[in-house]
Order: sequence, then structure tokens, then C-alpha cells
Amino acid sequence: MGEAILKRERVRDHLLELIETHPAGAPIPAERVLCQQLSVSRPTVRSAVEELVNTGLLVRQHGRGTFVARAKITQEMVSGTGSMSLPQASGTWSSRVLEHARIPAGARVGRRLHLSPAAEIHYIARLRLVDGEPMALEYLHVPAAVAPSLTLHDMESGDFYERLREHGVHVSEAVQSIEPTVTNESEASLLGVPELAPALLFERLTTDSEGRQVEYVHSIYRGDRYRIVSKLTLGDQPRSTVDVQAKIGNSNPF
Amino acid sequence: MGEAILKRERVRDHLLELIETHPAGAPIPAERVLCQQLSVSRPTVRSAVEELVNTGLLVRQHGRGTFVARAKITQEMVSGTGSMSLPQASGTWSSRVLEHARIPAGARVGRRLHLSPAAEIHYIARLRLVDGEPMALEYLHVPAAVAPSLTLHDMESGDFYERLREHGVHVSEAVQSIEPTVTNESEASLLGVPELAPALLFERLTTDSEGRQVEYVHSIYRGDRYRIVSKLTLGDQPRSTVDVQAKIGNSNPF
DNA sequence: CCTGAGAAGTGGTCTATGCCACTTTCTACC
DNA sequence: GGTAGAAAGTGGCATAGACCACTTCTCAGG
Repeated sequence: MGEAILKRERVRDHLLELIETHPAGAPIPAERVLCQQLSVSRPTVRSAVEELVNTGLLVRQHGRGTFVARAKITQEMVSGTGSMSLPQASGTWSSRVLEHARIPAGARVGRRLHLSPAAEIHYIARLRLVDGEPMALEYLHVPAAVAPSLTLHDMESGDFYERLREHGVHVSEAVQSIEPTVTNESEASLLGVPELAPALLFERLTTDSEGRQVEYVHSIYRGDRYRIVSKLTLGDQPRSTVDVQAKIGNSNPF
Repeated sequence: MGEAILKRERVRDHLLELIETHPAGAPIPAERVLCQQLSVSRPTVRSAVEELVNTGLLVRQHGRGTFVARAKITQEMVSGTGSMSLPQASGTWSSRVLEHARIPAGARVGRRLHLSPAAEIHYIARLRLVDGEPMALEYLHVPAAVAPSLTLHDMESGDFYERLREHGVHVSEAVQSIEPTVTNESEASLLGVPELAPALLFERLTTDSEGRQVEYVHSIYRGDRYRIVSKLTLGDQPRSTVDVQAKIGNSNPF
């Protein structure tokens, strides 16, 4: 039916207005006051407030009040992620290209790839799926100077490093970081999970045998479908295996 | 300061039991049914369910039901190889014991340690700090049958596996999983971060040379201070190193 | 046999209300 | 004047109930 506007959202938007127009640390009206002002019940107000507390925009203090949070900068630091080198899991992988272009690196990517912000790169954003189910978002950046003739098809290929080798690039090592994060609105939408759902943020910087940065990948993996499993041998040999495994699951109810 | 047990938490714990004992994809009882079973109101049930949905353990489907989302059963899969270390970071580690006792394993822990829920275990919960700053919460469980004379001091010891060996337990290997999560209220409070902040959930199950499960460790690492960094060698040598590094930066919650 | 309408069951939203716990403020007592 | 205690205001927890939206199953009608 029509876009039945939820009261909770109306209240939330009202609160967002308050947050925008009030300095950090300023108190917002008491819950019971908001009820009257907006003609809704207290649980509805509480629900809206809770949402904003969860996203870090408001801070509640028992017995004192609710206040505009001080730092929204927390979200800023999260910039890049990388996909696991061999993120294989049972199931059939596929991917859907969301965006691809040859563009200037920009400040952020340029810094990681040791390029000037104006240097051109191959860029591709894609949604990776397992058995048709969204699994991860992957953003791949390759300096155009490294492989000028690289095609979209090359980048889409499952065996990307093979293609790179064909272009004369010999990958030697990669540094990868993994950290926990939560999905933002667009990520949540693309991955089909709720906003603020736990996720893994991978970031990988790959270097070739000549020491050049050849790719920068960052990706967001669904936290409800992935875990990293490692088998540790504490004995003589410090060798162990590390896998990224798909959690078997919830997509197809038998 | 009596530990007034919140109904919401009671319901949540009940749901956690269900999640542990049911396969992924299995439906949990309808909300109205849970109300009757646990003698609480529906908003209370919904609140508890919502918490678990937010952390990715349950999935709600309008008109169909609520289902177990996590898949715990994961095997097979070998992709990359590398060595992974236990969480460590530069800086001075210290720890503060929050709780310790000799208690029945309970359903959840018992299942992981292959024990009956009534079997006794050594349990210790501690806050781990780096340079005096809260870094992680660690919950350690060791079957009493494995090391009956284990003391608190043994478990507090930095060289825990040495102590185990003195008790005749020879650790051979461990399986560790890492997944993203978000902090709940008590975790947030203890770690000094906002609720629902990104965090890493480590789970480690250690086995001795006789195949017995000797410890189950469950820990929550602050997502704003930790990342996992691995150096991958994609060439001939399938060896790589993995470290958990403290992120440099602010520790200010606001 | 197939189809479609309805019933039943599920989660989704919202209301109205009560009491508790914590914080701050003000007041009355010493 | 100083201090203990009451009062008021705040968020926190929980209840009971109503109605809506979506899904699935059943069964009567074609």
C-alpha cells in the first residue's frame, strides 16, 4: 500500500533536526516531553531515540537526560578494506559489477598506492555472491601505469593474478588487514542485511616483485555469513592454516 | 546492588540456548509462544529477539518466523595457508580478574567442550589491558576433569599452557575462529566503548594430544583498537604471518 | 485437476500505563 | 552554616492489548 509513514521515523527525523541544530553535549527534550510535542506514545519515542543512540548520535544518561553525542568523527577512520586473498567457500561464487571506470586515484586511494591523486587507476566495484546470495562488496583499484591495457574482463576474472602476470606484473606479497565494522545504509542495502550489522572490513595492498604497489582492494564481508577460521599448531612447527569460511545457512530454509 | 535479573536478559539467554542447540536455519518459537513459555510480555520478548537480530544471531522474516542465522558447523575448505598467532600486540599487557569460579559447564559451553552441561569446569573472566587501557574481555573455560588441581593463579598466568603441561596436559592444536560482532551493554561498559561498537569475537577451542578438549576461550576485542594484519606471500612459500596490532590513536569514547 | 479466496499464524507498529532506579535540587533540620 | 533527607525530574523496565502486513496452508468452487 501507500508509503505509510512510520511514526518512529517521524520522531527520528525530528530528533535528527534537533541534533543538527544543537551543539554537541546539548540536552534534547525529555522523552515524556517529546511524546506530547509529537503526539506519540513513549515507547515510540524510546524506540526512535534508541536507534540514534545505537548509531552514536545521541547519548543517554540515566537520571540526567539524553544528549547530542560529541563525536561523529568515529566513523571517519574507516576507509579501506580488502578482500581475502583466497576467499573461497563452499558454494558457487559469482559477482555482479556495480561500477567500473578509469578514474583519478584521488587522495585516499592514491596515498595507499603511492600515487599522486591525479594518477589514473582502473577501478571496479562489485558485489560478490555465493549461490546467488550477496556475500561481500569489493572495491578494486589498480594503477593504470602498472597494467595499461587491463580490461574489465581481466578484472572480473576469477584468476585475476593470472591476468596480471600476463600483463607482466609478478605479484610477490600482500599485506592485508582485517577489522570489524558495521554496515552503513548503502552497504546494508546491497548486501541484504540490516543497517549496522556486524561486518568484516578487509583491506589488501599487493606488491609486485619490483616493489610497486599493484592493487589496493577493500571489501566488506557480511558478518553473519563469514568467519575466519584458523587451525593453530602450538607444537614445534608454527605453521597453521587460515580460511575464510562461509557460514552455512540461513538463506535457504529447507 | 543486588543483581536484579532482567527479564530481557533471561529471555535472551533462553534464546541463546535455542540458537546453540538448533541447526542454522531452524525456526525458533513464535514470539507469542515464547511469551507464554517464559511468562513475559511480548515487548520483552521482542526486545530480546531484536538484540540477537542486531548481533546477527537470528533472522526475522515477516509473516514466516524467526530463524537461527548463524552456522556454527563449518568444515572442509582449504584455501590459503599461513600461520596465525594468538592475539598479541605491542605494549604492556596486564589483566584484571572479573570473576572466577568452579561451575557446571551449562549447555553452551558444555557443547563446545564435549561435556555434559552438569560437568564442572574452571571458569575465569578477565579484562585484558594494554598499557592500562581496556583491550579485550576474555572468558576462559577448562574442564575440571582435565586439570582438577588447577588454581586461579595457574589460569591467570601468562604462560597458561606451561601450567597445563605441569598438570599433565599436552596441548597439540587449537581451532580459532574470528568473526565480527558488536558490543553489548556490559561489554561496552567494561571495555569503555559505546554499546553496539564494532568488535572482534575470538573463539578458540584447544585440544590436547589425546584428543580431549582442554579449553574453550571466548573473547571480545575492541574493534577501535585492534586489527588483524597478515602478510601474505603469494609466491612459492605458502607461509605468512598474522598479527593483531593495536591501532594507534584515541581512546576517548566521546 | 487446477485455481483462487479465505483462514490461520507470523512478525511489525503503536498505544496507554505503571513502577523502578538514578540524579539533581531544594528544603528543613540540626 | 552545614548536612541529611525529601521531592521532582529523568531514563529504564515491563505489562496488556489492539490492529496491520505478510506468508502459508487449506479447502471449496470452477
